[in-house]
Amino acid sequence: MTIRAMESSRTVDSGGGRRQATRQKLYEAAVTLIAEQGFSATTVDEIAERAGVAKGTVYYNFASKSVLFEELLRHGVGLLTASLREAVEKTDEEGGSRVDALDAMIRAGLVFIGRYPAFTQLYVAELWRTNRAWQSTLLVVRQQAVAVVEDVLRDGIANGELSDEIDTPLTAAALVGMVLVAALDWQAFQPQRSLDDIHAALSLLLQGRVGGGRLGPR
Amino acid sequence: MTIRAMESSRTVDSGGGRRQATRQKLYEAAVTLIAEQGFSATTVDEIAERAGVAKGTVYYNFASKSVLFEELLRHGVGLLTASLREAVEKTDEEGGSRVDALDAMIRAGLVFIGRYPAFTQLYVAELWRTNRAWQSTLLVVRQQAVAVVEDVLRDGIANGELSDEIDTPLTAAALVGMVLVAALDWQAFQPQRSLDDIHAALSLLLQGRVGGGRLGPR
DNA sequence: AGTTTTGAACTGACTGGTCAGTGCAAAAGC
DNA sequence: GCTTTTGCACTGACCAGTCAGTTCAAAACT
Repeated sequence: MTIRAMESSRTVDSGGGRRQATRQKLYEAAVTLIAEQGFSATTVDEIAERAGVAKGTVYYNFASKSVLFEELLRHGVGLLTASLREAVEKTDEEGGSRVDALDAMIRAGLVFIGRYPAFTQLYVAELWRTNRAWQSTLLVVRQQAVAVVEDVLRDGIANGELSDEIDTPLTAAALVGMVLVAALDWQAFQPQRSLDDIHAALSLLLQGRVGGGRLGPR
Repeated sequence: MTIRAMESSRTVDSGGGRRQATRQKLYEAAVTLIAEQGFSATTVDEIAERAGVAKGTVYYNFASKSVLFEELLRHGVGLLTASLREAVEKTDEEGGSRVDALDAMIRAGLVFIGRYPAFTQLYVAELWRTNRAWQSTLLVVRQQAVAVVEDVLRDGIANGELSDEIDTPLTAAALVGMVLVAALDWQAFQPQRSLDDIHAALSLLLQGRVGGGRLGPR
């Protein structure tokens, strides 16, 4: 008969169920609005209204608007890196190559963006801004995500599977960018296409089979 | 070196050096501030001050804050596409391959981003936002830039130089994303590295020579 | 058992400040 | 003699953050 019993729906409610549920609602409301309008253009009143909660509740749960945003960033990137790492692990279990691992990460990235398009939008929009309050949070959070890709690249170079001419950090950034931009374009301009379709196109690019199925010059 | 060349719209040059100069100053002030803080967080007073101009002048030259921003977008993307097209033309004159043309565009893109980092930042931050006043402007402006890349890809497929398995629009978007994100990362996190360095790393990726100099699986 | 107390969670009206945009007369170019 | 710029006062809307008060389930008490 207790109300708490029914509130433990989906979130891994560690500790108090009610508070956690409220925060979750606020995250979901904030991520959509900020993705659409940007941080500054989104008002706390809007967030509260969308979450079906009073404005005071926002400030009861988060110290300020920007703290809410920072925690939202950490939350989201946590989900992303977990998903990327899982993809790599699964490849490892199946004894796949490092290129297979990269390919699996591309797919995981696409799945993530398909599930949380608003978060991705917001992340890209804020990542390269300078002089903002949450600058340091972004730096940490970016490093977390890119590091997973860098690790796979390094492993691949170590075992000779990938060329040692590769510039690891730069290539990792470029790969992330490739997936990010292709996926956002997919969502924004060709949403009817299937994930497999997008994945295949990016796979082709990754494996360098764009140049007519032959090696490039030099 | 004249500004007139790209201002192809209604406000034709017609001798007016003064007005154009003021607008240019406003563009430059606005692009930096908006890149750093975002559109909403940037005030018209700030823009005027940074441009060394009275607030009234802003409204004498532009109908509103968002109109200033829209024209800024058009202005900047005009410069970018001109630069990309020039790179392709130069390759054509030298009888280069389509892969060479793509490579030249990568370099042109990097040069552009190196010269106008703030504009690039701002462009990326706004491109995938939905429900904003300048949505339609962005769409047009995006298409202009991506179209140049798509044209080269299509030519390459037509003459057999590139695989016809390629998904032209998607690959174009992915390539643009690759350059965009790699370049922004370069600017933000490793600004000391040389353009040639970055270019080489992206070239490698474009030509598919990442996988140890051999073809990928499948 | 029933009654009272506690405190975490939540509410929403209110405040102090900010900012886009206006109006206009005088000055400065061209 | 036009166009353009300046300087500055003004307005009205909007918004982040506050705070005194409410709710209610569980704990404490009788």
